[in-house]
Amino acid sequence: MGESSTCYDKNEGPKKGAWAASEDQIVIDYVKKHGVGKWGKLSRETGLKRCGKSVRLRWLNYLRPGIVRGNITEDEEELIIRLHKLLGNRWSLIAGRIPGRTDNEIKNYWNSCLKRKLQQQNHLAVPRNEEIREDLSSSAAVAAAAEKNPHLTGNNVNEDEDYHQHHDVDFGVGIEFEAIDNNNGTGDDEHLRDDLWWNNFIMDLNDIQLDASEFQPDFPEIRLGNLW
DNA sequence: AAGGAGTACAACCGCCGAGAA
DNA sequence: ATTCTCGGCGGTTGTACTCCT
Repeated sequence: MGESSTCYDKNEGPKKGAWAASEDQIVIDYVKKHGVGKWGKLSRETGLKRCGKSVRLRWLNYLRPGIVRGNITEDEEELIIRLHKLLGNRWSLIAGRIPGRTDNEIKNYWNSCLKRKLQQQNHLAVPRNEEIREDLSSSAAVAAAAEKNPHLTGNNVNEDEDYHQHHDVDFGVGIEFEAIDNNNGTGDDEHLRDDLWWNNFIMDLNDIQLDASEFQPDFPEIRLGNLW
């Protein structure tokens, strides 16, 4: 929207393409000082010729401490499949349950590897994500679960990210982020609450949709009962 | 060695919702 | 109440890399 026209020199337009190490360093230094968020402000104040969205993406997917790079493990893969079965293409939620992995990475992995892999394994059509999502969003199961667990609304993603950030600090990887730590000091409690609502959500889904065979036709080997 | 096909991943785009002005 | 800005998300594209012929 409007943002893209406000955060860089209108004569030149935003810089696009691969990021240089010097640009990364600018972002890292700024976040060290001021914390995350305010990406447009970051661009303006540092003279970075990137739009705020681009800066944010770079931070979340690449620069953020605690990011696990490299091959997805078998455990992670299994978890992704199960979570995708449950949540559809809600990559940020899925990523929120896999420490160190980003939504972009999981999305890419799904689109490039898992789709094909599962297709080959099952000799079935590619999962119809839209249908899965529709099932989830329209079902009484999700409505009830979401009511009990408000984390599932749009704002939850933010809370998940907060969780992530605290988690990252806990990992002790990379830089210390005073600005983030200062935002709130309840990391452990948040973590516990986060796990609690998630467990409740899973239980709610399982309770309500025991007859929901609609969740299973694509991958017969995956059953909700096998979750966790 | 060359080049075409397939794959993996980084980055961009468009839309949406929240909050501020 | 309306408009604008910003952050966040999922979908899509671009490109570098690898493999195969």
